[in-house]
Amino acid sequence: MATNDLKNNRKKYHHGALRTALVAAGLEILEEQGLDGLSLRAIAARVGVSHTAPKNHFDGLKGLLTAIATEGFRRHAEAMTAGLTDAATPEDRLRASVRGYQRFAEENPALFQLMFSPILCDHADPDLQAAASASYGVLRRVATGLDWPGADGPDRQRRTELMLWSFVHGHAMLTVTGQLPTTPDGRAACDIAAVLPAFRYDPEATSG
Amino acid sequence: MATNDLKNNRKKYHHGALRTALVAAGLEILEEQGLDGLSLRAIAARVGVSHTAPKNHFDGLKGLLTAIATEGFRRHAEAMTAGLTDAATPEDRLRASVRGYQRFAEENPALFQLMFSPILCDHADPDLQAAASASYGVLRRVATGLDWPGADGPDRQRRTELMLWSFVHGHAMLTVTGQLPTTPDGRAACDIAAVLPAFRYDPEATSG
DNA sequence: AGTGTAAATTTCCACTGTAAATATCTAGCA
DNA sequence: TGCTAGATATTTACAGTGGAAATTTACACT
Repeated sequence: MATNDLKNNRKKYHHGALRTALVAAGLEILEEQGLDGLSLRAIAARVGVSHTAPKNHFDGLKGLLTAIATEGFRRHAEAMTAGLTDAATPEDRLRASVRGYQRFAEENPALFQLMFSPILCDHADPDLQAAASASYGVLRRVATGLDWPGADGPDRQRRTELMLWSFVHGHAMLTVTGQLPTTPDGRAACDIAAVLPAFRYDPEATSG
Repeated sequence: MATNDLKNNRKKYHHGALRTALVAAGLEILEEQGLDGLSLRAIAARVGVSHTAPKNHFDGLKGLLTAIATEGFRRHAEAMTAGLTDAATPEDRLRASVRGYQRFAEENPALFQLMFSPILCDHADPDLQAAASASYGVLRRVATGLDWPGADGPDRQRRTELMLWSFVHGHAMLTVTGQLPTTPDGRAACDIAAVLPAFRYDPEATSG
């Protein structure tokens, strides 16, 4: 059961890669038991290590949760990028990434909630910020040239991005927290991509 | 400091209205210290009661938090209804209620997060459901006759409501969790109501 | 007056995260 | 080879949490 056995079945005193092991264990628990089971002691126990060992690698529980959330943002960006290469038109690319956003939330509800909970993880952490920015960057690139009625003004592009994000995020959040109608397997009953035509691409503003 | 003194400065053994007092105390703590300070013992201590007293009125901590969230939904509905009477046109009414949604979240960030956290409170609770439905009902009524490009189909009206909700909720949630740019006093820098024209009223479908 | 019941208390327990002191291993250097 | 320094993990202790059980208090009703 211990992840930490040598070939001769002896346990090392020093783990060697405890940091990544703890993050991995946290992600597992998150998937199996949700946010409730995610305690410092439980994560450490799964790796086969004392509950104070994480302190050498993270700043307390919040630090560990922040690292888990950071990995979450990386996978989040991946999910959004996934179907992007196949999509030809800007509209298709928009749909693909938005569907990726939604799918990630549906498949990792607990992780998704952790990622966006300022109580559980520290959004001022540089690593987390970098990962989160990268994730948001996917949405930004896809939204380049998008038009949104009423978003006119000095920083139209930026406001349109924010509104698209609000929209997608709200739908994902409400789905994940069980407030929107879902199919038996936890997927949103109402497909968000179907109503994306409200966002229209302005031909003369498209740049890439 | 004890809420429980008689006129002759003696403390009653039986509080008399402990249930409402606990909810009120919880709301106070939520405002002063945020979600972190919201423990069963802290709430009970503020009322001047032992930490096991709440058990006679609520089903554990989650039950108490659920009651607090329920009161939150009532105030949420109030905030949305507030500017509604002054608004003449459907567009004005939509803007007023959406601004109420946003304002409530900005002014009660911790409470807002509690209300939509399935880990902290029980969304299957009948009282909570009633209050939440009433709150959503305000949005529904205001959204009657709204049109949203791409939302065509059998239950167009209902899907439009859901999308409007997703949009407003996402914006509020991202603002409250500090991921959207805000003014120094915690208000969203980007006004959501400004881009509401994307939702258009269909003249022939308006009924109320 | 007396009794039953609701509402509060005390006490205890398992569990949580954190801190401090200790033990163990590893790398680098004589 | 032997020694030391530093990083890493452990043990132990502690204050805090929510929940359970037994007990005390007060009130309502006969």
